[in-house]
Amino acid sequence: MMTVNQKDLARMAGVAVSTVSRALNGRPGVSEETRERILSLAEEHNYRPNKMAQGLAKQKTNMLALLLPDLKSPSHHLIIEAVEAVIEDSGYHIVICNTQRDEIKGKNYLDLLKYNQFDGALIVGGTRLGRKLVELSWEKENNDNNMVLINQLVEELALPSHLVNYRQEGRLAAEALITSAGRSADGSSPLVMFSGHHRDYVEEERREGFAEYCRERGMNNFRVFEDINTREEGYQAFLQVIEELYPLPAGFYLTSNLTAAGLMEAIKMGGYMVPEDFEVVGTGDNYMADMIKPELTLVDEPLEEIAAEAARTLLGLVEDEPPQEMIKVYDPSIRWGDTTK
Amino acid sequence: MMTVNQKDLARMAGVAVSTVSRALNGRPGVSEETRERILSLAEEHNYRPNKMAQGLAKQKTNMLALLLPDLKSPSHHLIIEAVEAVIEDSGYHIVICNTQRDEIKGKNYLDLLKYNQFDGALIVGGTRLGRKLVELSWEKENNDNNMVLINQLVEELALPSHLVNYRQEGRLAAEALITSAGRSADGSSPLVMFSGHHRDYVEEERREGFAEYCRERGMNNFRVFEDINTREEGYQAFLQVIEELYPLPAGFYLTSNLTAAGLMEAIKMGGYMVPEDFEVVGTGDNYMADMIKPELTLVDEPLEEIAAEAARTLLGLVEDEPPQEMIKVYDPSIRWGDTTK
DNA sequence: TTGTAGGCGTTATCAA
DNA sequence: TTGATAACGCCTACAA
Repeated sequence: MMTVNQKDLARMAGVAVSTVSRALNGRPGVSEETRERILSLAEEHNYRPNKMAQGLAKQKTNMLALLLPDLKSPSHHLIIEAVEAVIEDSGYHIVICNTQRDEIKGKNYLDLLKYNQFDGALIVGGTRLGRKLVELSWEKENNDNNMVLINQLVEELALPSHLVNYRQEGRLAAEALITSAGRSADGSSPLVMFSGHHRDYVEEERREGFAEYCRERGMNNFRVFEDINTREEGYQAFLQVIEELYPLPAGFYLTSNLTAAGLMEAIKMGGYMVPEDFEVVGTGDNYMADMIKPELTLVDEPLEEIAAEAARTLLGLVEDEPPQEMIKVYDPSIRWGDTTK
Repeated sequence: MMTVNQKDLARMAGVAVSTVSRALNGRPGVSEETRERILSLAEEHNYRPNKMAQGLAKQKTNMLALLLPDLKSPSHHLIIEAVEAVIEDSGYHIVICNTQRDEIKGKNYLDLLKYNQFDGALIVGGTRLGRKLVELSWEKENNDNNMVLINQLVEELALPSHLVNYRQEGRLAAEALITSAGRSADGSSPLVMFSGHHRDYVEEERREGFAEYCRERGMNNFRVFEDINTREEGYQAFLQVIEELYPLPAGFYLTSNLTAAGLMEAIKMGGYMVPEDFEVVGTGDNYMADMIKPELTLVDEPLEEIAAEAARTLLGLVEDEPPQEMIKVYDPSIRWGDTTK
């Protein structure tokens, strides 16, 4: 029982392929009677349209890709869920491509887009394929490069982007740490920031915002650590801090909840108290919020909303609707928890 | 500058399409001179083969799918990495499909396989699409259903499967808890198992193995909790246990490292000691091992090896090499940590 | 070495 | 309402 195609159905029903196609696709121009005959034949013989042929004829695969730099970050899980929810019954499929922050891998996945294997792609920040993107959009001359960026900004080209005002995030964190304890005056105890991948645009912005605000407030005694990405690294970094820094810092700003978990554990292990000994400001969604006690004060970003909006933009693009706005910037806000005074 | 195809190249080079195709694919029958002319034209005009057309002609997409029940479990990350490493330079692409343990979603992704959108699929346990699988393999009559199962067994059909002897896992855990403290004799303090999704084949086997061994050793005083999946649920389940169970249990067997983390935290919070007050046996890879202190005693499973082997089997299948063995069962082992006496 | 022609499975156009 | 027929872009005999 080989796989049956429209030609087979046509032969069986004694009609032409074009009629079969019309019947199958619910298009007008077929009598109710023939349509039913064809449909039941299709059902009976378990007909499945060949997506490649459809794609070739319609120039469409109905597949979308979600490119992620890694799959371990809780915030990426949030993005995945939000995107999948939007795509769910849009008639498109969404698959996940894990670039592992590797430029080659990212390029390979983008090639699939170029080769018409995907109709469009959502590219999440940290994916690191700047040059490839440029090349791609150049080739197609801003025409049908159906890509939407999340948490990423590539200056050279005009792709719809959805992102948070990251600089403002850094500023908010600094503000929270500096003002909450009225510490701005003396500045004897430093502030510490644990930042992530140092080449990420997002992280760069956060660092700059943090430093910027500190300096504006005359608080020049701060220290920034980069490439602290895992729980374990957060744990270790704290040990390093209490060893190297004197006086001990008054507060920590972390850009990842994973490392925040490590930090909190290290603090507890060391016998210190939060927020009495150290204040802590975390970042992002509350995905891990209830994993960490006491509850973190967070620089909150509307990740789900961003991801959902980006997905909708992409759906629009592949249906040839131009995006409303090219760059949409979302505002972060502070959500006070129990780790600041 | 529209997208250029072989016909265009042929016109530009003043040759036939077939010559272009041969040149591009490095096949014999083209003079070195024409080949170079064609290749440089292709380069110059940025020619990209249309994958759908190729697929249609060759009946191949070179895309493989990895179906996962969720993306949050650390063990799934391990699987993803191992699979991607094997596929990496095989000439195939691998994309991840997140079924969220939803039968409809799983079915939709498998449809892509059926519709020739993918050449093959790796299906990880917990994905829950039993009926769909049966239907699929029935349709194709065990012919070219290029699917390989990981941590899953579907009795009705003969698909290559790679899995651990889960029943043995449960037995090992019970053995570790019962013998390590010589507790088998009295059995006054019960043993507790925190199990995951209750419909998972894997979890069912673990539960049965655990119960089986306990009974064999005359240890009938044990209690099994199901659907404990997250860190938080592990935390809460412990609270429930110390409230409901008297006498307090002597040991815990957990099938997820995530919940183990929650349990350990709850134990600490409650002021208890491990292994003095409770012994704990966890499960699986050591991915989170260094997140949990003291180091867990684990029922160890060779997940990377399984995933890699399964991926290789799939690569074989799509190249029409029949699998060596249909069902490959891997043995678990105990790795002693500091949470047992 | 090269070109011609047919096919892969669908969709779409135009006559009938 | 239907049926030929020509795309879609590529591959592959077979013929020249």
